[in-house]
Amino acid sequence: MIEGGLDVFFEAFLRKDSVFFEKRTLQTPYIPEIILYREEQTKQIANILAPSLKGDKPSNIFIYGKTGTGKTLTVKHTTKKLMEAAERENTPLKIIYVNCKLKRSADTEYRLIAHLATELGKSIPPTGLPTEEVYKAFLRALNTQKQNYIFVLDEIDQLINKTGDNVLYNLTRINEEAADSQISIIGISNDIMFVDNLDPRVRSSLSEEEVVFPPYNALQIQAILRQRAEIAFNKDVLEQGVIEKCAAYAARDHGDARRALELLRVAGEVADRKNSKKITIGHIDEAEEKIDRDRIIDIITTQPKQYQLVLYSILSLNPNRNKNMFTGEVYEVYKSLCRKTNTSILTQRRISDILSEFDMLGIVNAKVISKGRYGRTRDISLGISEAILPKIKTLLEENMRV
DNA sequence: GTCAATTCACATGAAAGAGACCACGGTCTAGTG
DNA sequence: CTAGACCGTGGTCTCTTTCATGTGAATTGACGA
Repeated sequence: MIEGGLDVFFEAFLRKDSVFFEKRTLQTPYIPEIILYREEQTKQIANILAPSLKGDKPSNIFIYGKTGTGKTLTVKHTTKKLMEAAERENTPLKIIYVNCKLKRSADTEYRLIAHLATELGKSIPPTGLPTEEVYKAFLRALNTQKQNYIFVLDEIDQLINKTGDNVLYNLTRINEEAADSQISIIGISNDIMFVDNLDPRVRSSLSEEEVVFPPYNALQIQAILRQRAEIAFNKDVLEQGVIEKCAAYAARDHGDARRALELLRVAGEVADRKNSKKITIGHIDEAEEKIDRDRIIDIITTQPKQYQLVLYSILSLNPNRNKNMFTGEVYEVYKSLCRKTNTSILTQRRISDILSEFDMLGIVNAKVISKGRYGRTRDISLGISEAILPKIKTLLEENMRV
């Protein structure tokens, strides 16, 4: 495109009407002033945390609920208010929020402690130190001043599944070693069964209090969407039934409000791109497809080469569908593919793991079945909609050539 | 026909290795006064 | 004399391999009716 053309384009873009008024209210980091249908939970959490304002140690809290039920939102909201109150009263209090799922941030014991220590002003190198050392540095940081600490560990189940419950044990025990400071932990998890697998000592101290977030129902999601849409969009851009449809989609998926909001936002973007002044029900369908496609394409292109080879093997086995494939077949195709592309061949053990990861990502459906005399294997079928298969296939082919 | 044993083709777990990345402390080197 | 370059050691972390053990039902074969 020539320079002048670009200028015109940007100019036009700026002047173009948008359905959005304030888009960020539909995005994840946004915290509304009023959180609908979570009064009960907010009150509970506030009650439990309140003692920290008097310098006492609040109980540890364990919070669970499915994704998109407002756990993180509510906790962030309440802790923020708590922090404000503490500042007014001049109470020494520090609240640190950590998302344990973020790769390279806090998904191992070392990194979690390092992250916490960094938040306390002690910078720790990303690797290289014995974990013991990191704990010491962390303790020193804790003890520099007399203070109450509240650590919010989001998606804590991810961390524990990976590294075991040592971390939590150490953290809960640190209270005894930290002379002047007291720490409380708020653990947030999607997985309700998670606590059951914990070491009993850890369990009893971590879940001194428990707060449960039930899924929203369709009506509640509608109300939430309305609340946000009010600010997010210009007046009268929503066609009749749009909100209802968004809510219905999300409710079908165990009441995930985040999904619903994303759907609405993307629908708005689609409408914008089409220069439509209104968001129609059709846009929602398109948005849903787009989200799906983007998600899968994103996953696929960021996977390492070996994963892509495995996926390609599955794809090339797919044409004779209406019959599912098994691990052994996939592995055979994969092996020949490796030879063709001059890639080192991984063991079947590894492929087995990769397949189960694909299953978790929703790219394939893999179920372990027993074929009796003919052994036990995974029953694999594609979990991607037919429409985008060709695109993915060419994408993979391009990537493999490199 | 019934029932337990067998058997297949992997699944699943645990442990350990390879290799990348990094910090730290000690040693060496070259530049400075 | 000192700052910086350059090791060697020891640590984490991810991806893999190796070895070991587990598993569920179709099949088999013995057994009794």
